[in-house]
Amino acid sequence: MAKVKVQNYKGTRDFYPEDKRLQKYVFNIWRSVCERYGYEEVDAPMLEPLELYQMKNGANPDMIKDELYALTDKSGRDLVVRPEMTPTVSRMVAARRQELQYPARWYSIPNLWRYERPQKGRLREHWQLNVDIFGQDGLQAVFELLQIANDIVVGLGAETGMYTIRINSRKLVNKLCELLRLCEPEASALMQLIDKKAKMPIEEYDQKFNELVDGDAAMKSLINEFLAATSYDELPEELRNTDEAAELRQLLDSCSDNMMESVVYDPLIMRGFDYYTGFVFEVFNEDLENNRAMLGGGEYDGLVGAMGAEPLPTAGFGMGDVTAIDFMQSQGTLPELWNETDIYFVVLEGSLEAAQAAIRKLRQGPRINVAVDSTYRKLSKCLESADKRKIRYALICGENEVKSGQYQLKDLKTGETFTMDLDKIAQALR
RNA sequence: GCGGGUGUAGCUCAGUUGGUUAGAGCGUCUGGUUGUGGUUCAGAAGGUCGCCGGUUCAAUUCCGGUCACUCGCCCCA
Repeated sequence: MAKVKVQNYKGTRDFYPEDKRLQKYVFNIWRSVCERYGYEEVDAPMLEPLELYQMKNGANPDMIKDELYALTDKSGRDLVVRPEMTPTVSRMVAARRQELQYPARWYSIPNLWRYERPQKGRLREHWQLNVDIFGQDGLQAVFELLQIANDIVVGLGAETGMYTIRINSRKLVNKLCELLRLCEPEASALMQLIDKKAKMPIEEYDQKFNELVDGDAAMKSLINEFLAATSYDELPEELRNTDEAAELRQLLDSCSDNMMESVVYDPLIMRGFDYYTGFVFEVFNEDLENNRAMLGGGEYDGLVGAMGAEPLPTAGFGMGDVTAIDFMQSQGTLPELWNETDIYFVVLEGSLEAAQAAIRKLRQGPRINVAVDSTYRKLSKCLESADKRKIRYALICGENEVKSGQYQLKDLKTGETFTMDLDKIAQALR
C-alpha cells in the first residue's frame, strides 16, 4: 500500500493542542469583547452559491476567477467555499429583512478560503472575526465598531504606540473628485493610485500622478494638500466646509473624547475597490518588522439592497486569526497559556481502583478537569509528562493518600507541593 | 499568474573540492536499585541526504527536469 502523505495541505494549518490553545485564546478575546457590546454570534454554511460573489457591488471579477475555491455539486450547481463573510451575512439579513430587530448587531468567526500562493500573514485557510451592524446610521455605527476594534487590540495585549487605527471617508474622497470635476475612469484611477501610494517607489508614484493631473497645477496642489492632511484642520479649505468633512470631524472628535488616542486620520486608507461606501478604517501593527494592516472595515450600504431587499445602512470589519497572532508575536504580548486540564492525576501502582472515587469526586462536584496517568512509570516521568502538556497541577495518589484522604498537589510552575484533602484542592483551584 | 531562496534524523542545521560504516544540538525512549520532574551522567531508537533522469568506475555532492516548502510581487474580501 502506498504511504499516505502526513503533511497538511498547502496554505492550511494543523492545530495541535498547543496551537488550538493559542487560537482559542484569540477567539475568547474576540467573543468576549463583541458580546460586551451586545453583538450576537451567527454562522452559516461554508459553501455558498457562486452567484453570491458575482453581484454588482461585490468583489471584482478577477478575484472570482482566480482566487476562489469553486466546485460543482452532483446536480450541477456552482458552489464556492466562502472567501469572506460579508456577502453571507448580508444574504442572511436580506432573507429576514422584515422580521429582524434593528439595529442588528452580529459577529461570527468563520473559516474562510482563498486560492492563492501563501505568504507571511496570508494563508489559504484562515479564521476571521466579522463584526457587522445593520440598520444603524453610519457615524454611530462606525464609532461603535472603532471602540470594539480598539478593545480587541487592547485585549490582545496592545499598548499605546504598538498600533494605530487609521480612518478615512470614501465620501470625502468622492467629494474631492467632484471638486476636481473628475469623472469615472479618472476618479477610480485616482483612488487606486492613492491606495497604492505607500507601496510604490516615490518616482513611480510621481510619474503616475503627473500623468493623471496632466499639468493642471491647481488640481495637483489640491490633491497634495488633501493627501498631506493628518487632521480635519489640515484639509484643503474647499473640502473643510463640506458635510462630508464635518462628519469626519465629528467621528474623530468622538474618538478623542472617549480616550481612543490611537485613532488617526489617514487619507491614504482606501480598502481596495469593493463595496465600501462611507467611512473606512484599518488597524495597523506599528511594529517595524511587521508593519501591516491587521483589521479592516467600513460602511458598505449597498449589499443588502443588492439582494433585492429594502436597503439599510450597514458597517462592519474583519480581523484574521493569523494577523492577530502575528501581532502578539511581533509585539511580545503572548501570555503563558495553560492546558484546559486542571489536574494531572498520577496514580501509583496498585492504587488505581481506590483512586477512582477521588477522581470521580473532583470531576463531578467542582467540575475540575482531570487527566489520569495510570502508566505506572517512574514518578519523575509522569511529572515531566504533565509539564510538557502545560498542565498546571499534578496530583499524586498512592497507598498513603488513599488511606489518609490527604493528597499531594504539586504546582508544576513553581515546584511547590501542598498536602490537602479533595475539598481543599477543589477550593484552591477555583 | 511572475520572481528569489531552500530541500540531509521528529525539529534546527552542519558536512562531503565526487570515494567505502553520513554528523551535531535539541527532542523521544531506556537506565543510574524500587514515591517528586524540568540540572547532570550513560546508552538506545530514528535517515533509500525531496523525487526522476543524465554524466562518471563511483553521485547525498556535478548537470537537467520535477515536486514540495518558503519569502516577495500581482491581488486583497
